[in-house]
Amino acid sequence: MATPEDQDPDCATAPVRTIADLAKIAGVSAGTVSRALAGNSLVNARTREKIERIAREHDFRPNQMASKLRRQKTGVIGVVIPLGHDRQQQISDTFFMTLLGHLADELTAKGYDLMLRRVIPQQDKDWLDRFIRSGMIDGVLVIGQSNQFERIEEIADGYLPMVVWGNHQEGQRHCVVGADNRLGGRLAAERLIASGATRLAFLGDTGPFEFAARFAGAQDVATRMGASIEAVPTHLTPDRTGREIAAFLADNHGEIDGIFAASDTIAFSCLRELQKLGIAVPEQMKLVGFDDLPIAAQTLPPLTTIRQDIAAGAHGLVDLLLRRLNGEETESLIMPPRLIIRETA
Amino acid sequence: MATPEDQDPDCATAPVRTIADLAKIAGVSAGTVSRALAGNSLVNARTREKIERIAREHDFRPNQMASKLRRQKTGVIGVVIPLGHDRQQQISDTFFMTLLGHLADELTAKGYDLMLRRVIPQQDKDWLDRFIRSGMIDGVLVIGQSNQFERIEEIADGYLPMVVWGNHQEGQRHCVVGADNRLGGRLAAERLIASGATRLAFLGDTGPFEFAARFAGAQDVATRMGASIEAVPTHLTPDRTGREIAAFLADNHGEIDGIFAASDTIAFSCLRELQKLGIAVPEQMKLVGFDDLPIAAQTLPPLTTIRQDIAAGAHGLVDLLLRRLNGEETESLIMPPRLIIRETA
DNA sequence: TTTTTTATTGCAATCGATTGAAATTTGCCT
DNA sequence: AGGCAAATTTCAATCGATTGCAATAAAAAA
Repeated sequence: MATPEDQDPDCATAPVRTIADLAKIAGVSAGTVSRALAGNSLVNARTREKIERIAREHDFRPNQMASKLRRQKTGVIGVVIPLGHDRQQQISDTFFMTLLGHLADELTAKGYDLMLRRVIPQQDKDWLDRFIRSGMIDGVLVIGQSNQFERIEEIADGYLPMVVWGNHQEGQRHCVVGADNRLGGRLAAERLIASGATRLAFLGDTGPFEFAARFAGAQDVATRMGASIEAVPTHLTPDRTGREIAAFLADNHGEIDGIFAASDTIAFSCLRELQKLGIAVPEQMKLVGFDDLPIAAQTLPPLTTIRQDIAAGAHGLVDLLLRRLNGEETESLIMPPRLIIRETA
Repeated sequence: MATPEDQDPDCATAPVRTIADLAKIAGVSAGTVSRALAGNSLVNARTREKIERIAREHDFRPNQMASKLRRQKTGVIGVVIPLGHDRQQQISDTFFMTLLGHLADELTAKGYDLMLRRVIPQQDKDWLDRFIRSGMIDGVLVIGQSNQFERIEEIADGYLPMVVWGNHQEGQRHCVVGADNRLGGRLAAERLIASGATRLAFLGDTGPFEFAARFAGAQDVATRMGASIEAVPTHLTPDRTGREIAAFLADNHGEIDGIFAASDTIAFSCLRELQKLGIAVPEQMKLVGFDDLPIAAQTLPPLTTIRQDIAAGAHGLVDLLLRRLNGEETESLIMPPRLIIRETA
C-alpha cells in the first residue's frame, strides 16, 4: 500500500528539481502538478494535498524563469537610476537611496521583485529601451530625470508601464511623481525673506530640472518681494561642494544674507563652511535646505528646510505603475512640499 | 536584387520580436541568428554583418528570459537585506544604502544585474532558500546578518555562491566580508581613554553581531586600561534613539565622560542631545562614532569615528562572489577599520 | 576530376512550467 | 443497468533562445 515517496520521506536519492520529477513521484502528470501548486480549482482537493505534501517534503521550488517565459510576465519591476550630469551624484545622495529603500518595501508588499540598474547615459545611449525590451521586467521606474528628459519622453509614447521620479514640465508626456519643486522654491525664498534676508543666493547646479524649478520658484518670490537672488552652481560630491561653497562665501559673504540650498546635503556642507568662517546662523546668514532628510533635525542649529515626503513618493510611484500595468492611463502626481521651520531661518 | 528588408528599412509592418522573425527576414535559420548575435565565430562574417544590420534596423532585443532558461544562468545577483531585529533599521541607515549603491556599480561593471529584496525573517522563515532556489539568480549577497546567523550558516553548507556582509565569528562556515568590528571597538575605546575619558558608555543594541563585537572590543580595552564601560541599548530609528539617549544622558551624565556610539547615525543623535543639554564636546564628554559616513565630517564639532571603507567592502563582496560562482572556495575578508580623529575625542 | 578538409548553416531537441482541448473517471438520475 | 453531465486528469503545444550534431557548400589536395 506504500506509495514510493512513503518509503523514503526525506529521500536524498532523487533531487526533485522539476515539476516533472515531482509528477513522477506523485504518480500524476506535470500539468496536474502545475495546477495543484497554483491552487487551481480544477484539481481534486485530495490530489492537491498530496502534491503539496510531496512538494514540501522534497522542498521543491518551481523554476521562475520557465514560468516567466511561458506566462510572458516576470513579476519584476525595473528601477533605473540614470547618472547623467554628475556621475557621483546619487551615490552620496541620501535622498535617492532612501527612496529606493521605500520602493523596495512597497514593491515587495505588492508581490513584485525589484531589479536595480544604474546607468550612464553618455556611455549607453540605449539605456532605457534596452532595459524595457529585455523581457526581464514588467514595468520600469526611472529615478530622476537627470539630463535625459527627451529620451524619456520618446519612450513614453510607446510604452505605458513607466513612471518617473522627477519634475513636471508643462505638457510633458511621461507620467511623473515628484514634489512641486517650484512651489518648494517659493516657500524657501519666502521663509528667507520673512526671516529678514534680502540678498539671496541659490546653491546648486541648475542643470537638472528639479533644481532649476526650485531656483525658478525662489526667483518668483524674490522678484515679487524686491529681493535679489543669484544662482551659484555647485557639484554634488561633498568634498567638491565644500570647497566651492567656501570659495563663494569667502568672496561674497558681505553681499548676501540668505542661502537657499538646492538639497539638504548641500545645506550641510554650507552650514559647516559658515561655521568655519565664523558666520553666525541664523543671525548673520539665513539658510534653508530641501528634502528634510532625517539628519536635518540633527545639525546644529537644526536645519530649516522644505520637506519632500519620500515614503509617500515611493507609494505614489508604485501605485501609478501598477495601474499602468493594468492598462490605465494615469496622470502625474505632484505632491506639495512643506516648509519645516527649525532654527536656520 | 532587393532583399525583402531593403524595401522597407524602418518597416513598421512586421514587428521583429523573436529571433525567428529576424531569421525569416534574413533568410537564414534561427540558430544562425542566435550564433551571429552572440558573436560566435562559426558564422560567416558577411552573414553576421547582415544579421546585425537587420537587427539594428528593426531594433531587435533577444528575450532574456528564454536565454536564461536555456543557458541555466541568469546574469542576476540577488541582494537581500534581512530586517531581523529592527524592521526600521536599514531604511534609515545611510550605511546600508550607500553600500547598496556601490554594489550596484560593481555588479554593473562586471556585467551582472542586481535584484534587490528586503525580507522580514519572522514572517518568512524560508526567505533565503526561497530566493536562492527561485531560479532567478546566479548568486546572492546577504547584507547584514541581522539575527539570522544560524539560518545563513545552514544554507552555506549546501550553496557556494553566497557572500555575506557582516561580522566574522570564530569558526563560522559562511563567507563574510566586513570590518573587524572588535578591532574597531578597541580603537574607539583607546581613543576615548587617550582623550582622558575613564567612565565609558556604549550606545547601541548589542543584539546584532556587528554591534556586539564593537562593544566587546571596547570592553577589552576598558578592562585592560582600568576604565569602566556599560552598554546602553538604543533603537535605530532616529526619533526613538533621540529620546532614549536623552533619557540616558539626563540620568547619567555626571557618571560618564566618554561615549562610544555603535554607528555614526547614533552618534549624530547623541551629539544633538548633548548639545541640547549644554554638555560640551569634547570638553565634558568625549564621543566616538562608527562608519565614517560622509556627513561625519560635517557635524559640529566634526565627529571622531571609526572608518569602514564602504567602497572597498562592496568591491570585496562582488569579487568573492564572482570567484565562488567560478567554483572557488574563498575565505572571508576582514578589513581593518581605521580611526579618524576629528574633534569629538 | 575525384577525394578530403574545412567552413557554414540547418535541424531538432532542450531548458521547465503553463494551459487549452481532448480524454478519462466519477457521480447522479431515471 | 444505461445515459449524461460534471469533475479530474492527461496530452501536447507553447513561450524564445541555445547548441550538439548532421548536412551541405566551398576550398584544397591529389
